[in-house]
Amino acid sequence: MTSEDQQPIPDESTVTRGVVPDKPALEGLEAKWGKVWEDEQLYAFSASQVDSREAVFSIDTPPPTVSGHLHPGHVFSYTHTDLVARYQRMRGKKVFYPMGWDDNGLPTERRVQNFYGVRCDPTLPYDPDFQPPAKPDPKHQISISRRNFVELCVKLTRIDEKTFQDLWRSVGLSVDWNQLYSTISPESQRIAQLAFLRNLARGEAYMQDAPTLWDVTFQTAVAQAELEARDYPGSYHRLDFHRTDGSGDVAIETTRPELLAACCALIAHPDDERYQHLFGTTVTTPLYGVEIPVLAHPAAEMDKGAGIAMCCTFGDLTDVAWWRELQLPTRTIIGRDGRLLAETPDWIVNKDAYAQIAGKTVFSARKLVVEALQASGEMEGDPTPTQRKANFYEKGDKPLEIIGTRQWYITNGGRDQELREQLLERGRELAWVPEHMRHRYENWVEGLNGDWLVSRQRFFGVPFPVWYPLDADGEPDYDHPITPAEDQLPVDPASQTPEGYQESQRGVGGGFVADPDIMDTWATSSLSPQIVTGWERDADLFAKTFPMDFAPEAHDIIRTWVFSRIVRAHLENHVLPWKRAAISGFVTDPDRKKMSKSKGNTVVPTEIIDQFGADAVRWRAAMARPGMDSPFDKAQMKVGRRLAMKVLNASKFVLGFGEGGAITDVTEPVDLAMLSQLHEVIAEATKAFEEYNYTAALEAAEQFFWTFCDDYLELVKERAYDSDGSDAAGATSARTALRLALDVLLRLFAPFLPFVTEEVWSWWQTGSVHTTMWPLPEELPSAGDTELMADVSAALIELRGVKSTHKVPMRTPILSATITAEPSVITHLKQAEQDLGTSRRPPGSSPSSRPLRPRAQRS
RNA sequence: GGGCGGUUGGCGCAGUGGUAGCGCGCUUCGUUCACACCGAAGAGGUCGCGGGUUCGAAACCCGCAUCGCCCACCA
Repeated sequence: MTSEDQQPIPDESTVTRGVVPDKPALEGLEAKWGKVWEDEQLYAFSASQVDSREAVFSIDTPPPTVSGHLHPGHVFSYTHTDLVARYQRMRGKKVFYPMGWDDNGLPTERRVQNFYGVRCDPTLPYDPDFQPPAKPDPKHQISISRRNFVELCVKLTRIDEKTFQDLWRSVGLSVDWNQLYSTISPESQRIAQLAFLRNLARGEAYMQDAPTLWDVTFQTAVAQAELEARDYPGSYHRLDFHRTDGSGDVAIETTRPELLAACCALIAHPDDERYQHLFGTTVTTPLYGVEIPVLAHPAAEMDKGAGIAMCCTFGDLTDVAWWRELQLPTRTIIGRDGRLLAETPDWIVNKDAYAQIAGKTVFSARKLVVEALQASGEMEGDPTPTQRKANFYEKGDKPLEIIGTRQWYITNGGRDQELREQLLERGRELAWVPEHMRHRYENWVEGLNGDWLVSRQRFFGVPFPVWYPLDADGEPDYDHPITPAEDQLPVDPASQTPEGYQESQRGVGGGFVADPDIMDTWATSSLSPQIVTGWERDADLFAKTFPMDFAPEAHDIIRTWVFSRIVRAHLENHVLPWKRAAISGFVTDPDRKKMSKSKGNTVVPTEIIDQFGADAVRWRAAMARPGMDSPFDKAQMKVGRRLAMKVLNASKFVLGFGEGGAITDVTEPVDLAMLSQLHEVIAEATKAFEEYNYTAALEAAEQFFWTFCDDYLELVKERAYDSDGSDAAGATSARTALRLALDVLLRLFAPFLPFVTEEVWSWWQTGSVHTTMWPLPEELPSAGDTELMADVSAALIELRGVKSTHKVPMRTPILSATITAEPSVITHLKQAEQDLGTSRRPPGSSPSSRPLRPRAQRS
């Protein structure tokens, strides 16, 4: 399970500098340079070494859920962030780049349950000697105490976190590992509780007993942001309600006949002529004989079902709205475990009818109710199958129920138009990469239907720092919660006693009781900007890093992470948490289907890194533009690997010609032309990076690099060798130009290929390429004629074409060649005539006399 | 149903008014002297469809089709 000791880390002494190896290789570069960077603390951030906020580039990295599996999409997305981090670092910014693990919450609990074959039963006592079974039996989970359960959560997340960190290191993320945080750490808990208490004091956090979306498997409330609408097969059932005055029946259609016992009204649209005569009258429900009113409400749709609906507490969110607005009675029949209440509710008239379904699951109750209706003749015809959408908890596999429960909420604009407007304005204020992703944010904010439900009825997470006083009867007074002082945080109200009470008063009339719930994971991870920047902990760090510069994420969490962090920062700090959000696309399988474990089409990131090297994988990631989905294709990794290899080999070749001179020694027109081209490439790549278009920056550098290798290097190598010593000035010009170009190219590639560029840098430079300055166009001459290089390249391709058509080796010398071209081209070629002439000529040449047209360079 | 994005050679993509590009794949050839985890050359496209604007449209405008994603949709 763990990946400890997977890769042998070379001894420090194996890292030699200033030596060009005979046979450069990519293998081992990740481990070698990863260790050097760690030992030298290359990416460490220190606020004390920073003068001002402007000198810093701070990044709010999404904390991955460590209970999950990392797939290539994560690798791509986190690499995109690293590209920006490395670029900003080379631009001279002090990069604040922490990493975090989201290790609290339901996903972790679920993983622990499955991994160890256990389940939490808070009523059990702690067993200090408990050992999880060696072979977990998923069918028979062992019940353990809450403390034992939390201990296992901590144990397993430690293991998972090591695996994650190893992967991020091997992919070369330049994070400052000293800043590592986790959402379950005491400090994160303190921040989460502190922010909650501040919300509470300002009235932004409140408790409410209200219908909530409820997952019956995990037995917890869930928030709107965690919903997922899925196709769910259902059937329409046409049921007859009986008019109380005995004048006949009213038929309604429902897909949830098992909720009939929870029915509290029939509702039709006020303008619906068919039902005008019924409004204000009553009917009795089939089977149960409960008398209910027929009411009018505009949310009823005339063309849906029978046009008149039964309102139950609660079948869906429309029921909730009707219940609230028409002030209907609460007739809950589904319990927290998803079963119908065992005891017959008091509003039921025909108790025997209910007894048949008492304690049953929703699924079997439905079957029984339908059978009973058919037997009583109160159902018309057979059920009609239909495909409908039902809301699921995104990590659950049963449809959500709606159950009245007491929960904590944080305002998010879902019930307050003014706050909603402010949050929409924050979205407009934020810079989005790519721009069009802001629409998703707006869609989401505009579609909110309630405040943010943050409490979860689970065990592993941040507890609410709240107790409630008990009255003489032992009933909690929820309106007067007891809170700890801020300097006491973090607190665990289940084991700590509130000020002014004795532990012996816990649960006793006149005493106190702890809030039993924990916060949703997002309620903590929404505070990641505050957690990492030292809010209410380190004023200096906070001043120099907050609000942050950059927040990368995937487009599926705009509604959760992006939004929730904007909410928290807006409420707490009255600013955006960061200036810019960058959204990465997904990595799909080759058929453009989302990768998923169940489809068996996932790729394990460590495998592709082992196979192709981290630089190759990063190259592939960089080729996916921000926000664009990208199909996974191993063949593409080979291209990145080839580039990394080429960097090694071409660098070795260039350095093999020996030292050049000063920049003023570059005198040959071809050399000046090449450098001027590179001058333009720097400008282009820099402009692209400034726009966060790392793909365009890479393409510019890469296109130049291949032409540089194929054409320029081939062209000048004879002159650079100067094997007969006849042209010292020309050789110096070439060697100087070659080294200048290599110096710039390594820096242009450094954000993308951190390992191979660092390796080559170490052959002939001091320090790390990653802490040198990003190249500036002014470093290179711009006076050269950039068209000259293009024309010479075209001539070279033409000459190679002759050899290729004559099927002779490329090394075959050309004895003579006549080139026909436009005068301007000829002028250019004459300036490179000597270099072209040293290209070898084919025997008995029949040289090309085709008109030469400059052609597009290869990229 | 609302929103957003895509549609360019077999595949993946670039190209925001002026003679269709790149990579992979494919074909052919080459390779002891930087690179076989290689090099060179080549074949391959009426730019989804229909209108419009323009001297000129892959690009701009309108409509349609289609794929994908986000949101809404539980009677």
